[in-house]
Amino acid sequence: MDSTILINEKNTFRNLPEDKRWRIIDAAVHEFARNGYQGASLNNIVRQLGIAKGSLYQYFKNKEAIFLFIFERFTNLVRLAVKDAPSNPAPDNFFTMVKRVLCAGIRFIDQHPDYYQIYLKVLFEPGVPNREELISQVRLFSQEYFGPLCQRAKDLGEIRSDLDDQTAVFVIDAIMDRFLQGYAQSYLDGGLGFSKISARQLEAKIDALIKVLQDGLSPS
Amino acid sequence: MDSTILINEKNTFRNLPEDKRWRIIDAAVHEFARNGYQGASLNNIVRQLGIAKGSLYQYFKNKEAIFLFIFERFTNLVRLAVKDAPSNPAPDNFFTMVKRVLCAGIRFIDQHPDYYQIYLKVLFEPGVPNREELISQVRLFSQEYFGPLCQRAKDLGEIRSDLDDQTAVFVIDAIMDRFLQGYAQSYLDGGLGFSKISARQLEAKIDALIKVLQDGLSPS
Amino acid sequence: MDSTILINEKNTFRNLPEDKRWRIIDAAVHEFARNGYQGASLNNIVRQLGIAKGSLYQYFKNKEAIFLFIFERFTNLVRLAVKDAPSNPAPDNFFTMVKRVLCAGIRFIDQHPDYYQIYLKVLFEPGVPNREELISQVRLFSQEYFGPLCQRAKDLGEIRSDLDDQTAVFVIDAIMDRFLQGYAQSYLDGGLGFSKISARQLEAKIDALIKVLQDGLSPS
Amino acid sequence: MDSTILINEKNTFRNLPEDKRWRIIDAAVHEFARNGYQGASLNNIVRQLGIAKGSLYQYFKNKEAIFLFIFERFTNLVRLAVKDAPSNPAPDNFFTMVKRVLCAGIRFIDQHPDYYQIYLKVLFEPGVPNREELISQVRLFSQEYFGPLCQRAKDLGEIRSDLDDQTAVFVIDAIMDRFLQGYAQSYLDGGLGFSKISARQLEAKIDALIKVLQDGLSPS
DNA sequence: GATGAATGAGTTTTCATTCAT
DNA sequence: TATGAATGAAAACTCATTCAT
Repeated sequence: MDSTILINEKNTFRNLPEDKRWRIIDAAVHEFARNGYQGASLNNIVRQLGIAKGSLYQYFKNKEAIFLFIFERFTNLVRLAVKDAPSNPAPDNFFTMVKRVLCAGIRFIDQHPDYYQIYLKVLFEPGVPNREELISQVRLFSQEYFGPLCQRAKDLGEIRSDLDDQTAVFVIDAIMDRFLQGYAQSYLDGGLGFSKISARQLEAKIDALIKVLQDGLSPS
Repeated sequence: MDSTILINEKNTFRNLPEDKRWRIIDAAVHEFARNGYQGASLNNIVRQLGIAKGSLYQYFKNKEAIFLFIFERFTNLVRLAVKDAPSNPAPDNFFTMVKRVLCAGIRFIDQHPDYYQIYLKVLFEPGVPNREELISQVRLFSQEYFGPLCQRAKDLGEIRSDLDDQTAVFVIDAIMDRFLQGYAQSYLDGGLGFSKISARQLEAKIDALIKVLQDGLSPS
Repeated sequence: MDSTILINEKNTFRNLPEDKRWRIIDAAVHEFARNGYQGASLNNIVRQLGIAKGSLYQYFKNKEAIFLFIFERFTNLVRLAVKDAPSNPAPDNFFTMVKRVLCAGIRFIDQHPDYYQIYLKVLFEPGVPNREELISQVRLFSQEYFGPLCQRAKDLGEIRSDLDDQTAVFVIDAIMDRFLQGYAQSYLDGGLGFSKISARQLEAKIDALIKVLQDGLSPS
Repeated sequence: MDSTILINEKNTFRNLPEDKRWRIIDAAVHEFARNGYQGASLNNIVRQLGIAKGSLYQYFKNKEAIFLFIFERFTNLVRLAVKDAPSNPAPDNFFTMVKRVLCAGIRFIDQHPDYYQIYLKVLFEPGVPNREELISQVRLFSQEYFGPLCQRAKDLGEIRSDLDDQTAVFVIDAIMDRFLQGYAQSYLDGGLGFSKISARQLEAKIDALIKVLQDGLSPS
């Protein structure tokens, strides 16, 4: 797990006073969030931090290492958010659990909007260092995570038995991703207009989505 | 159309020999597809074409004009694809029509993979010239296009009457978009692995999705 | 006199229909006036004219030739303006004649503002082809023109006999040039603010200047 | 002063070793003097200096910043020259003071010919960054500087009381400017040919001019 | 460990000029 | 004669990276 870190991060960075380390992380996250990988400028970062450009190169090998370090933090944050949230208290039902995960996603965006922006950028920006691997880290995680849950739900008769797991996971993942993207970028939401929505209205939207997920579009 | 504005005051590009024009378009499409708007390098384009840097600037005012020209071609292609496909012969049922649109999307990607890549890039790359306008031009699948169809389907009793249109459109759009993205970029699909799939298997996947869309995940 | 012309202008230009020739001249004058020599863009000229860039190169050898052709027109216009104006009717007095020349300058600027702008640009723009020669053509002309007049005025006792001609001409030329520059570019006038001045006020200014020229600044 | 703003957010240029700083300043002054603002090429500057293009951009934000930095040096030099020269020892008479200012101008040009060239370029080159502001900073000779002096001279009866100040200042300014321009650019002087003139002859010229300024051209 | 000056290839864009048609 | 596509050098500016202090 931590072996990757050693590649991206030098010991000098580890040894930094904690607040400085955080300032650097925040600045980098902000820059990558706004401009993507290629567009991000180390010049901007050091300018904002007021440190020397050379310093950055003593903490990290290069731009790529900084980015990978940041992205790994993102995946860890995601893991935490997803794992923690819905399991406690234990979910009584598959769909309420899906709802909890979705709400966890909302909370994640609220708490780490810049990290989520980075993720969105990575999704479609080529030239990102290990792009395919990074993406599949997140996506596979959802596969890994939802796969067993679906299996279990099938066993419990909570979802149809004639569905292959891939399809179920795919649909859940697609709807959640898109919903969160819409939440994050209001102009991407095709009219749902989350931005000015109340918490209550938001939950209503979520419930409607879950219901469709459960029962489909056609009348029963 | 209005494309004259996009090119140059003179018809320099239009007057080019047709094969050269195509070579240029292809090179530009390819470059934008690989690198997005900001990342695309006119240097790369001319290098690949083996023409002088100045030549490009006789055909187009600037990078933006090239991009908008390409994107307009894309929207035209989309318009064609969408118009042709699902309406002929008239769809007997809402869900078969959704399926047809999805298949039209597949065909589009097969025929114009680079253009689809450009679209994906635009979706998440800020700094694209008229980004929001461009996106809304293409989001035919969403509100404007599916909205009326959902309304009609509701009237005909093909989809549930207690659903608000927004939610219905949202779900359809999310699943279709994600499916097409996965089809276009195999590493994005989280394991579905379309790339090596047969046409028959592909259709099975689609049918499974449509079924979920229809009846949901839970057992009826 | 016309030998220079043959260098700058090709026969093709001579053979052009007169109105087209004028349109080209006007466009060139305008462009050089606004942007100086180096700053002027042949692209702009042909764009405004709606002719092909190659055409310009059939009328003139190159940018330099166009400019020299234009500038020669300017010197001719100056010669005409200065020679014609004050001699007819014969000036009764040296200083009234100076005044007439100054007024002729005002008229020249009113009639040919663009040509005067070109002159101003040339004065201080290096990189103008024959700059030094061109300037001295105009300046020497004033020397040639005012020199004999000063001589004659001295003989007639209209100006002091202890002055060398150079100094007299210098002072007259300096004041006239500066006055005209101020007239042409209000922000250069150091506060005189010609721009919103009436003809009557303008003449008052001129008379005041002439008076200083005559009697100096100190009380008699 | 405010020059920090002009350079760069960091003190990169200020921290340079002094001799290098001077080499850069000299090269920039030279380039701007020869070619004006727009015509100056940063490429030329770095080529002459033998440094990398990027280096210049670490010292200064952009071309404009370099130019403004240089011009600020110029205004400081002018301020020094003007303040020192004529007030010490106190001028006994208005016209001897004018002479002293003129001589100070001569000395300035002798010591800083390139800076004076830049000033001349600015006077007539549109497109210079803050042109009008820059000019007005330096036009000390005119209204602000000579205005009060003329007023005082009038009170003391040294110049005619029927003259409005504007005219007096205008004449002095015009003659001095032109004289200095002629001194700086021999080809501009219409034959006065300062270049090969002895100091003694130069002073004679000046005295002649001052005399005209005092008593005018006509015989008393 | 921290600095920040130096680098040079990279970017988009403009322009005068040529030349085949 | 007229055209306008082709050219390539030049412009201003940015950036990730290196390295001596």
